[in-house]
Amino acid sequence: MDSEFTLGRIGLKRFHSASAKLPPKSHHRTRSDHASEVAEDYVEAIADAIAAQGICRAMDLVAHFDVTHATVNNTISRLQRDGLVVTEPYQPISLTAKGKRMAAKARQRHEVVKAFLRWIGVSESTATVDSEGIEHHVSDETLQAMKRVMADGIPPSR
Amino acid sequence: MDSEFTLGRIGLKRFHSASAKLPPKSHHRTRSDHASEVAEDYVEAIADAIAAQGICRAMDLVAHFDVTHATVNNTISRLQRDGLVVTEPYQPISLTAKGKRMAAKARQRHEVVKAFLRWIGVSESTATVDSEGIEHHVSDETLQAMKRVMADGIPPSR
DNA sequence: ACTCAAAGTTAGCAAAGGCTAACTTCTGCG
DNA sequence: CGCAGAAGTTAGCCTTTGCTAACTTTGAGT
Repeated sequence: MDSEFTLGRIGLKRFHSASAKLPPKSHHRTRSDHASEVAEDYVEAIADAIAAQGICRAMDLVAHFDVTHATVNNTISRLQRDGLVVTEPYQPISLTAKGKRMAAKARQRHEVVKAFLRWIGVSESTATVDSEGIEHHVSDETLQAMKRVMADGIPPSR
Repeated sequence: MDSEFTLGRIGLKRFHSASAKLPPKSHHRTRSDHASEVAEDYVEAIADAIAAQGICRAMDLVAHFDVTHATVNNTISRLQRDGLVVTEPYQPISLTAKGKRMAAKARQRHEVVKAFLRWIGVSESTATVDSEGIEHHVSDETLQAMKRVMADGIPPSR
């Protein structure tokens, strides 16, 4: 899974003769990944608002992200274009099935990361802030590892 | 002009009628933080190249980030504008004191995060990838917590 | 010494994600 | 009802970080 969320970023390697100094990153999330981070943050916030109030209005997102009307509108348009949300003029914002799936995943990730940070002794406020940044970069494997050590303690090996 | 009265984007919270649903994020790293993430990645890569080969050429960064010449040039120009690197046409790229400091910090963060991921049982390859994404979002407090638990184990209280 | 490919530069384009300013629509209340 | 202010929209601009294409400079090999 995760395949359904990938936008853009097709392979297209380029090779340059020179020797292998710095190993090519191969991750290169940079650009398009940043876009989906924003998408994740938005669908998560929309899901939260809907959970809390029944509906989500643009103003909720304005407050949440501390950006302007216009920016929210822009972003929502992109999300709609990408099939994550549905909204009509002057109507509340709702999530598509795809959007809901993404939101659920993001929320779960977020919760695990935050709980894990708390578990290693990070303060509530720092855990809140850091988990928001970190959640987008945590692979499934790492997420599982976090869950595992919280449940079972540190594996003795190592 | 108009500068002293621009209330654009200072505090100016707006609260919208309904109750406090979504807590305002207050972090909102989004844009400008993303720029410094790129800066960190670049200075780190430049420092690596210099450590490995003595000098860093644009092509090293092309290989490392898998972007084009032009993109590297662009980015390097910005870094130079921001006082992180120095370079003259057709000359290798070097770091300023500021750039070196940033690189050292980034590298240290990176190492701690990666070691920590390995410590909780994440595979080498995943730890490599994830730590690159995570490092930019880890606060000092969280970094200390990681170091602490690696040294002392999980604090019992909590 | 010349040539030619690799490395570097420059210019111009695009999309994301910000902004302000100016407009329209909606809504609550006097 | 009517209207002011809140919410939403639209247009236009900016920066970052990518790209391609076309150019120049450098330097290695014959």
